[in-house]
Amino acid sequence: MNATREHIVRLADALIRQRGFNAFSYADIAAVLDIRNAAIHYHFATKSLLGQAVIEEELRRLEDYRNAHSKLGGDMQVRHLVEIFYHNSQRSAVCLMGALTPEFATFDAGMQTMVLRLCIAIREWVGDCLEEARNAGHLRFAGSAKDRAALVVSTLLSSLLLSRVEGALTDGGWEPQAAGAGLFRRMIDQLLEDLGAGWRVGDLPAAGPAGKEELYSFT
Amino acid sequence: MNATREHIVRLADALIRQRGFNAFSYADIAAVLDIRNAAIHYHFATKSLLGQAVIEEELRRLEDYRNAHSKLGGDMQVRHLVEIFYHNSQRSAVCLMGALTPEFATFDAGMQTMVLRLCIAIREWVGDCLEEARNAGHLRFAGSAKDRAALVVSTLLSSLLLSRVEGALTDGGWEPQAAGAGLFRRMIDQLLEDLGAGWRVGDLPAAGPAGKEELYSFT
DNA sequence: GTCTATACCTGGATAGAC
DNA sequence: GTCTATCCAGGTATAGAC
Repeated sequence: MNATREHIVRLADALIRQRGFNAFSYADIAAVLDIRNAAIHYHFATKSLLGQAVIEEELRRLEDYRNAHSKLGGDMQVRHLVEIFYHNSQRSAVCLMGALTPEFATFDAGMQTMVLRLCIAIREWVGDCLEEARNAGHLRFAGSAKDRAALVVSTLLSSLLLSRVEGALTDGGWEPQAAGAGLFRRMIDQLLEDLGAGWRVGDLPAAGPAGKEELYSFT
Repeated sequence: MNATREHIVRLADALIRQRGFNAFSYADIAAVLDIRNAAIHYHFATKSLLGQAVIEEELRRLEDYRNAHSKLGGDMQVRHLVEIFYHNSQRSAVCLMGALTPEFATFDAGMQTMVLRLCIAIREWVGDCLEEARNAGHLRFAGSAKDRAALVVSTLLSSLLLSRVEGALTDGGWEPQAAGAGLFRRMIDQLLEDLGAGWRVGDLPAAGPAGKEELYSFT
């Protein structure tokens, strides 16, 4: 069955976000699933193919979300987007773009293509949301929605990178904690204010009661 | 002499920005300098110590810049900052924060401390610049300068990450080109407009006539 | 300060049995 | 589909001569 395959992809996804693509190994996954690395190679002949599967899965989740919420206002979809990032910030996880783009030059052509597709797909989605939300009077901003989307994605992406580092700072040592939520909130609240959104990070539900991530955990 | 040491640090810096910390090896540096990897270990016992030296050097450049330009207006210093990032975008290089923070969880304590110091130092500097520039009436923005600095740094950081990926897109294949300068410019021009700056990326000198990078190539 | 040589490990990948 | 066993490349690091 392909339950194993899905487990592998899920674990690879988490490992990429935590440590980067080049820094995790088949052994990490094998240890958790209690299988040998040869079993992983059966499902994914090369590490690059595994990475591409992780991104494909992310693209699929995004597409599913868009199909399921096409009637939802752009502002509400943006709210969901911020929720996802907020949740990630609480887990000290970064988004796939933030994890993969720095290593872009080390990837083979197949992997690079997928990273590019992911970046474009997310920006297109956010651009569509912003466009709709502005037309509906729910958000307000200058310039093209497409370009503004780059700015929104950019801020979300690096707020995760930066808050993870600074959030790890505690008295004397660091721990992978949600302390950096402070930085995340301060950054994203400015972003939301600039967009004229009527809500803030503090209005979002605290780390949802599990199960919810599955619905739209892409990014 | 420590000319070799400096060469090593310079090369390590470039390799980190191009491929990430975990993805470069002593062999890469040894090949360019035409020495053996044992020679590198003489200067830097461990890879972590080499990484820390790269960051120390960056911090030193930043400090030197601040000392040398303390009388310069905050808006002009911000302009220099953007210039540096613009230059990096043209070389398909990312900043050290963008390269190192995604791999943060894989670093030892010494390296993590230096990454943290770097992030804080840059944000403090930009925060001071914004504060001064707003008081002087050269820039305009809402909220605290400290928080706004996080947003500015954030946008610069991810504009490099994203423009490198999308800039690599050409007809059919990708090449490490400056094509992504389009995305960089569109993103940063919005940022500058939001800050009320009276200039745009297009006003900056094209890739300076060498030598200039040395003066303030930190980031 | 740089060399040769090498130890030691990890990581991706493959062959072939079950 | 998963196993055992193994290959091979590459990476960090060390020892000791020069």
